[in-house]
Amino acid sequence: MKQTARRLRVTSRDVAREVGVSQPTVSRALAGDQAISQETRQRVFAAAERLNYATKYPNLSKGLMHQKTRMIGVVVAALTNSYYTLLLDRLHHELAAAGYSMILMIDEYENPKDLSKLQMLLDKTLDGILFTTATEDSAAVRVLHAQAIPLVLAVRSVPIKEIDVVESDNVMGAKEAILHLLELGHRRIGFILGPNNTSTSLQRFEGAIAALAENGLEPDSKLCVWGPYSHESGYSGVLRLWNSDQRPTAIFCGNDVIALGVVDAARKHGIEVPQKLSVVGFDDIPIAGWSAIQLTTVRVGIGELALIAARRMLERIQSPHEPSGRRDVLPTSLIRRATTAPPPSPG
Amino acid sequence: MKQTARRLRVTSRDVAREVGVSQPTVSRALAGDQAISQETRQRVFAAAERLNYATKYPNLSKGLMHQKTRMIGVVVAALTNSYYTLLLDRLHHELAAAGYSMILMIDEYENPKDLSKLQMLLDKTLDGILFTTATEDSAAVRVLHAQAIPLVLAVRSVPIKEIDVVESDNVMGAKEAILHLLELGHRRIGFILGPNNTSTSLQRFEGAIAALAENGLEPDSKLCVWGPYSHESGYSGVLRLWNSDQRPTAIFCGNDVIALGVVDAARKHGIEVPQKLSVVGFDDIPIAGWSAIQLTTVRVGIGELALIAARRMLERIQSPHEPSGRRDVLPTSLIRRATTAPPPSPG
DNA sequence: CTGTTAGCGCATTCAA
DNA sequence: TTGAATGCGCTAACAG
Repeated sequence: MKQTARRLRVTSRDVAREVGVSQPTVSRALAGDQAISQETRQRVFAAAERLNYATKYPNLSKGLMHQKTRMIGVVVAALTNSYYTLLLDRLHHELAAAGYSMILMIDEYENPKDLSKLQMLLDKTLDGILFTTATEDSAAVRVLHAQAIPLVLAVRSVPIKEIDVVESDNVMGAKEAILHLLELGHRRIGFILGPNNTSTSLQRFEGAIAALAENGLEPDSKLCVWGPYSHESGYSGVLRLWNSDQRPTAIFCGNDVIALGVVDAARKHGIEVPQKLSVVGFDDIPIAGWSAIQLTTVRVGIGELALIAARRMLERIQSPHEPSGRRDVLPTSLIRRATTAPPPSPG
Repeated sequence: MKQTARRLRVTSRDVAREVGVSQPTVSRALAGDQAISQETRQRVFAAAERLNYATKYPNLSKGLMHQKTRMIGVVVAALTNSYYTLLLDRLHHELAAAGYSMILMIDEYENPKDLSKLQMLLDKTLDGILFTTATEDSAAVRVLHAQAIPLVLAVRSVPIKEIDVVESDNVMGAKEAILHLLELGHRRIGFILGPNNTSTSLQRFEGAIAALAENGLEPDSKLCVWGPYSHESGYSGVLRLWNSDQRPTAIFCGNDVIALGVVDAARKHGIEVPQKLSVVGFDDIPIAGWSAIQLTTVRVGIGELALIAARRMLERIQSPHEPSGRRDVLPTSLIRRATTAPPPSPG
């Protein structure tokens, strides 16, 4: 029983031996090469199936040949925001449909200088890298951009013009949300925003400022809280604003997760929403629409964003020498639900 | 300028040329081989850095050599349940710490016969595969088990004894939850469970039956709803049960997502929780603890589950010839919050 | 129609 | 301490 090889992997040579042909013949038959007799082809396929030989998808050696792995790295800050999990879900769907696998890389960049995790990607075993949560000063993005590797940013952008980016119209979305609050009669509007080194936060705040300016107003810096995009941030933020001497009548949140924290804190502390306090979120994640919440928010077409980001990535991979720097901006829409109302009358 | 190679990738040979040594010398120097002069080593490192040569992590050729890629496939049904996103987050953390990347595979197995997505994994370019949402009849698990590839099941198990599995004590957890309801005085308990081809659903129902039996009771089949683990399922399920002639006073849900759907529907339709209806979930996902929800539920140590699953996987990879079939069952604990109370008095 | 040869980038012999 | 040669599994170029 000497031939009981310890090799786990079934190779094309094994199939060749089984059929009694050369290894390249197996390769050709399985690849659908027309210059192979009907009979040989059938015998090869039969043997391949019998031996459980992996066809169809590229493996290491094929990758070595073509310098292609059909794997795309997707970088995300965390999986705790359902906006991103939804985005990942759709991205995976699109990439898988095109025959690409997705390598997940969760990296919060707590230390932006630490690129150790990124080393795995820098290795360039991947066909491309898609960032979904880049900070504006991301060293990782800069380093990857310097390499000749297909790179696409989704959701958040950075101030490098030569990088493809797919984002939503945060400025317009925020503007519309603030105009909605102003129309309802609110004048003292609080802001609980995301990190001030993310394009989403900055753009949304910019839109808010524009809306206020159109009405001869400007944001009260005492009513502006910058922090992480987290439930906790909204929870503590609203309590801080509520207990300040400039108690707001409405709060514009950097995203839905923050808004849910705000609503949660409000319920806990007897602040009636929307009677005493109006709340607006951003993203329109699924929970926002639940009956128990009914959050007024700005909808961002997550599915379409993922679709376009995936498409850009595939384009980059197929024509790596095309000039990059394309920017897609997707429209948003205000979803009016139950967390906004006119401010309480002073009396 | 003939030497302007079109090759994108920087190879060890490029570094060798730069330094003026042979390719194997570069390989050795970077691998930390002691039989390399201090000076050569330094020059190699310098050149590698200068040329942006990828060290440290294995790439295609290294994988080809060792038949190892340091990549682990993780299969999950969907990213819409935050229990799984949390699990993925922790799994990623553990695997990354050990130097492994995570390839995500989202597959709902709408058609269990369709293994096309799995082909990518069957390719065996991966060092191991970790299932988090296997159904009991999963063809994918059976096929992979037949291959000699490290395989670990987390959360859900299948009836194949030879496969490593890490799961929580669903039977005890459910039992405790039902006993809690019985102690409160409930007698007509409704069940909105997950799919009846998942071990989690079956085990949780089994525990519920056991608790009822200890009190001389048994579940009313008219009050048992089996369906997907979704918000929608809980939402529609509770309305069905509430409008039946056997209206329950409490509902045990297959997981928290279902329970949130139940609570949501109850709020929407004026069914006061817990005054008119008690609700118990399972998993203790973060939302369950939010002030606005305060769901009574069964806590499953997600972090620990992920940790152990990752550890098992690494063990399997390191000693592939050890007999498999280890089963870890993690303890659960009942978290009493605000959605359970004694049933309304008949009067 | 099919076999032979070579090479993708690396690590690992064996020689020197 | 280093270099030359070899092979991982596959596809592509070249023969036949």
